[in-house]
Amino acid sequence: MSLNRHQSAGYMTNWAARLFARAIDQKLKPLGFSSGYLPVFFALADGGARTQKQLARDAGIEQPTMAATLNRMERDGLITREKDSEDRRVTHIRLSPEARENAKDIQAIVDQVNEAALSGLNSLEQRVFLDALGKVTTSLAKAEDEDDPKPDDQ
Amino acid sequence: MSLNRHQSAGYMTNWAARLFARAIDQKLKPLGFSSGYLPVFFALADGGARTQKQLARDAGIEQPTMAATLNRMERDGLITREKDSEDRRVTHIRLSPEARENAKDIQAIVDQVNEAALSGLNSLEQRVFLDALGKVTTSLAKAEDEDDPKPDDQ
DNA sequence: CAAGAATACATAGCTTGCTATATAAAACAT
DNA sequence: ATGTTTTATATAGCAAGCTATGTATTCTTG
Repeated sequence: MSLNRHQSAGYMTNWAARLFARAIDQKLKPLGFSSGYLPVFFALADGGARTQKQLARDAGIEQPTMAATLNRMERDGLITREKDSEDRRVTHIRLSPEARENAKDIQAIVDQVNEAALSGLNSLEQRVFLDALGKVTTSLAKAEDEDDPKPDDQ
Repeated sequence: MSLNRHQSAGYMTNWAARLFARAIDQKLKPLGFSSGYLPVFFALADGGARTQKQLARDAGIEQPTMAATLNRMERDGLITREKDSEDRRVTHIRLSPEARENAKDIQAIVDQVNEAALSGLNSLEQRVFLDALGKVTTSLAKAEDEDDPKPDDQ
């Protein structure tokens, strides 16, 4: 039973993800931002509005997780919520002007961390790595679906 | 400001890590195990004892996180804690016999998820992917160290 | 040897993820 | 038109990660 965990894709992916999050969170902290806000930030960066459900699906997280994230972002003054006048179940979420002011800085930090992370790879390896991540997520998402098919995946 | 997040290593790594964890947790649940227990499980699978500090360093997580994980594992009857008789600060942690009985099943589940995740890659891509994950963690860990040098990294 | 530093672990409080379930509104179907 | 189903969001409770800090014990050093 001697397993080399450095050969385990799941273990290494989890480890890398934690290091990414730690690096990003450290650098975003002075801006009042954190890694969990990024998917929302990028989804809304065009200035438009999205519903909670759209944001969750877009970020690949569950609805209650997105609800909690949006609560923190609202608390921190980064988003606004506006009830739809026609369908009162729906809420439209937008970035606040204050959040949008930080766009350039946030983008720079994200780029910087990604660049540092990939600095040990040549450009071919970088391409294969990103491509592989895409294929891995596709495979895992498909396996998840087969085990537990949700109809709402449109 | 139109960023394709599928090109962001950090975003994709985080996404893949969540899919890995979800898949593993689903399959480990019937055994009373979860993904957070795996690093401890593998570190102790040889039947020997480790201290909390050794386990945390080995798993690449912080000491309080490991303390919480060990509390849950103890609650679930998967480990035993034994105070060192010489140095009363130190606790020796071992897998319980019950935990060790599940070793083969757990290994099989981990292998199965890893295999499914990598099924879309040919063997060259798999090698490059695992190698890249190693280099990415090395780069990120080094950057972390440079920002905030801890003396205890022996 | 006593005082201070270092070490191992514990605790508090937060974030970001999950599942399961509740609630309210809208849509559908008889 | 009302009863059922679907949809959007909310809430509860847990896991696993983090930082900051507390506590007890051991080591070091003057």
